[in-house]
Amino acid sequence: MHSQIPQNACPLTPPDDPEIQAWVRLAHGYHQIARRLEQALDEHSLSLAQFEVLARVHFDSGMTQSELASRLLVSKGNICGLLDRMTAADLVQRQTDSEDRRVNRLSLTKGGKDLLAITLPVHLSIIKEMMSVLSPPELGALHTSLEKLSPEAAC
Amino acid sequence: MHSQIPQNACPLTPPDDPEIQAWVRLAHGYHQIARRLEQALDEHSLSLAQFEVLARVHFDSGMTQSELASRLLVSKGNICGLLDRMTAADLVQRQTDSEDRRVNRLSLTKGGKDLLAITLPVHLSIIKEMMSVLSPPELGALHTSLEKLSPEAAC
DNA sequence: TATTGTTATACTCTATAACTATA
DNA sequence: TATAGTTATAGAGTATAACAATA
Repeated sequence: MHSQIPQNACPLTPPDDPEIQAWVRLAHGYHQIARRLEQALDEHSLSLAQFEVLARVHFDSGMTQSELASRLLVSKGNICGLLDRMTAADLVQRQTDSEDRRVNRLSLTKGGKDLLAITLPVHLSIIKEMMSVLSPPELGALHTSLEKLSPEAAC
Repeated sequence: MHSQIPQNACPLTPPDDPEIQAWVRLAHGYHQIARRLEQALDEHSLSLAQFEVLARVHFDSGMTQSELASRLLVSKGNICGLLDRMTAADLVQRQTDSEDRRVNRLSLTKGGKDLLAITLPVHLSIIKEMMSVLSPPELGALHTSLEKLSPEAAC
């Protein structure tokens, strides 16, 4: 036998499947961009999660807390806490639905809209900058692949 | 469905740039897979961050805390806390470097190796399952694009 | 009974800054 | 002085489960 590599020293080898490699890159790319976005938002005492609520509620005004939770892939208790902090900061409003009094309809306050107007352009420019290493066709292919990965995500 | 509110009442329109769309998908895809992985790891009282430490230290045994921090894109204080919890759980060891006594060399304990051996296969199969909606060429393209996005990420 | 949202609890993650030990 | 790691602090995010109000 001429096994040159001591196998039993390390039973687990780094996975080289393309799916796993893609996941590792996906996670790394996500964190890299997310950290950068968080840094920029920090100036306004806004977390990335809160920014996402801000943008989502703005672009989908009148949505319910449950809808928001499923859109952001978090629990309803989590959304409730997020909204507590954001209403305290006068960024978001809850309004009881007149037809179903269990439901809260969400919308931004003036302060929330103003803050979004300030932060969104910076946010977008950071994303564009970090994505600019990709050519338009690559960007298109990336989008198509990720679309398959989570079809229900809308912008 | 519900929101019959005219969008154009708002000055800010949803961004349709391909870079932004790609980011939205990227974030959603990441969270979707991450939640699923966390769920599976929860059974072993392991967080995703801790699992990543486990795998990274295993595949790169002897690495320092600084190296680990930069690899996982977190602060050194954060790594320190993570390792505190993981050494308390007897998963990881710190060993002072004999040549530079400021440095800690990291390695897995028997318990850490065993836990990785149990959790890694499940982890990988979840990733494969969720990535299986992509064809091999798509997977290749995704990997290539993400590689450009964060060139320094290794396996 | 089922659903929406709230509350209570208990973690982990994360960053920053000041600190210690070593180089 | 500079670097590796630690500690202290602080806050946010997250989930779960039990609960209230409404349907």
